[in-house]
Amino acid sequence: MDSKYASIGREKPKITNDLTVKRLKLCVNNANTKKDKEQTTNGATNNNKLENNFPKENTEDLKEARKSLPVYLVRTRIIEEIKKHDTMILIGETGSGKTTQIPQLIHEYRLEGKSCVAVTQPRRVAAITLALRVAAEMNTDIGSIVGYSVRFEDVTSPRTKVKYLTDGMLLREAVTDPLLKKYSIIVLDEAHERTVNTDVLFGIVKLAQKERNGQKQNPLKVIVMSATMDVDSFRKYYDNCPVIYLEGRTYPVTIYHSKIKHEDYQYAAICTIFQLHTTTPANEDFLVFLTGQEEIETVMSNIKQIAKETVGPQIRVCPLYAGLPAAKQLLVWKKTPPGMRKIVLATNIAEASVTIPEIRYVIDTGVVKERTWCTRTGAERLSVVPCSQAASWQRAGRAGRTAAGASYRLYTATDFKCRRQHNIPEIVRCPLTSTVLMLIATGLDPGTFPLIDTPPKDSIHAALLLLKELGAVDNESNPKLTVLGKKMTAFPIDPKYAKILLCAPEYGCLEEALSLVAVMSSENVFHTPLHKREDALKVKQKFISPLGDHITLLNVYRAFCKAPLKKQWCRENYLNHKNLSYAFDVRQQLLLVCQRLNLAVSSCGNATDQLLKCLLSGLFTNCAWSRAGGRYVTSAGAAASLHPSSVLHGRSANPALVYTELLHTQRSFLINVSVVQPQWLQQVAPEYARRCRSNR
DNA sequence: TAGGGTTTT
Repeated sequence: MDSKYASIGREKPKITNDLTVKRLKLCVNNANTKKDKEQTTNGATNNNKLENNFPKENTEDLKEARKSLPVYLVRTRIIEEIKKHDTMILIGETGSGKTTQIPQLIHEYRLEGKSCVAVTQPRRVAAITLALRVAAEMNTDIGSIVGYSVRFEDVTSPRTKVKYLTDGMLLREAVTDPLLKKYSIIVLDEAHERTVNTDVLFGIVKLAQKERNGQKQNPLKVIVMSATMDVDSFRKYYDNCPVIYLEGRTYPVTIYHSKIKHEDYQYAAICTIFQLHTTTPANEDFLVFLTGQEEIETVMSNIKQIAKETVGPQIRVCPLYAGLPAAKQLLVWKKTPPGMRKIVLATNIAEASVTIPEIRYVIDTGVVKERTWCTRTGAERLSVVPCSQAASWQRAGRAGRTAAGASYRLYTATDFKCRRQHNIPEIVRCPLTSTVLMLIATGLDPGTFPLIDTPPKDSIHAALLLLKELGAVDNESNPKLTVLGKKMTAFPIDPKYAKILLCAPEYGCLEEALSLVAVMSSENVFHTPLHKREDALKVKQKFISPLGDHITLLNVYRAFCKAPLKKQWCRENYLNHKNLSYAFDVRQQLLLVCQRLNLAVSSCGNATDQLLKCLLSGLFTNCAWSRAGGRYVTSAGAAASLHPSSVLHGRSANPALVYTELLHTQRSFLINVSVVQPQWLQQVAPEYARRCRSNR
């Protein structure tokens, strides 16, 4: 189609192994009806409440749809395998129906016995929609035989036999019941995503299974399900358990690689967009993978500009990234009128989290923003890096959901071959404070806990050190939970934030601390579009506190609670309604935990000093001291500047600050910062203050 | 002095 590209035809990720695995060969024609689609995500938003649209479909239609799924044809074989083995890996491509059908099959054959089968998902929307779908297919009410459990919502009953839940929920359950005795079969789905939660669950179920099966009572079966996956390492981890492959059912996607190396992938993307735009029918939509909000906004305005001067069909450009308000995200799913092309500019949110129908062409820049972490300074780094081969395949797959499509990779085939096969598992590159605390609370030793990929040693050590400093554990070498630590595990938030809440009664500010911690536990509540920065900044003025971002956030949250028309109010104030609503739900949940722990919920009124001292009692490791030229240095000795989004940015320097986050992009920035009195540190964390004095 | 990918409890 284009001389810039070399066609390679349809390629599939090759699963190379010389293992003796069972391979179930399936030959099924391509899907051709909409109802056949595996509905794993509802796409639009992360709203807490989702309507169950599935029962409106005719039950007979649903039955027919089930029968046409690849997994249905080999159901008896699969059941036999599950009966025979305690652990099994099941590789099923998109459209195989594994996630909706296997749990149903298990129940139809009553393999779960008197207890229940759990199916985990990394994302809550997926857990909810899958449960709704399966309940509809089984012609039963949600919450009876089929249920789901996600944060803020438990739709299950004692009758529930098939339970979809997020990885995070099952991990929480493991703290109080490490053997997970409620379940006879646990299905860990989307294993290839390798989130921290899934990786930790692998170990938890492995240990639980060993213990339960050793006792020969109430044995546990484990099924690991995934798209393409690093089979060798998984299989080794699970003691050479059998692997079963299920063929998928999607449309073919032709892969094109660039013949030349592009210096500027944004420019290359725009060129490719317009070459395709002028040569393909208008009803065929594009999906372009970019790295972030700013890039998306830049490319968007470029496209709009060029479109004015180019002949061809009309264009609607739709941005899509997590921080985009839900109402604007919805445009992505809105059909364009005939003769108009939709071009979706998305971050990797469109790789797995949401599904956009009708995409025919994927333009893959081959880059992704990845977060890594420096154990020494606690700084997080966001850098643009080449994505893995697995991510490229995932991106390409987005073009083959409803018809045959193509993926244009803006990098060469050689480049592709040199890339790592899989993403680096999150557990290897993230702070592990919460995870380590959770493991200790579950009675497990973080030093010997079995993980597929081991995090760097200093990463676990840094977590233990911080937990010791927070007073959650008694020592670092053989850590035992303290009374405070035990209370901290009751809160589903970062241990530092839990410490803030637990200290709040001392400062008489739990009311305020709850609101502040709830907002800090949510995503950014400010939405600042590139071209409306000045407007957004202007309306932000009324919330600003000279004491810094934390009190400003508190002001925003309070105003949000008082606003009668919240959505409209958020729109007018450049605030993210979804994230503020989420903070509201989190606050309610945290309040319940506080009440259970008999913490006195009182307000400090206008005594903001009290609240800031309280904040410091959890964040005392996050102090920065003023240096010449508006620069700061953190307790760990890292040089950093105020992030331009801070309300303190551009104001006169303060001797001491507390910050929520240290982020390294082009430079190191302190994000969400407040003014504190230097002597407070001595008061709230004397031991720590003594140790880090050298850096001041 | 200038800018935060994506999830989850």
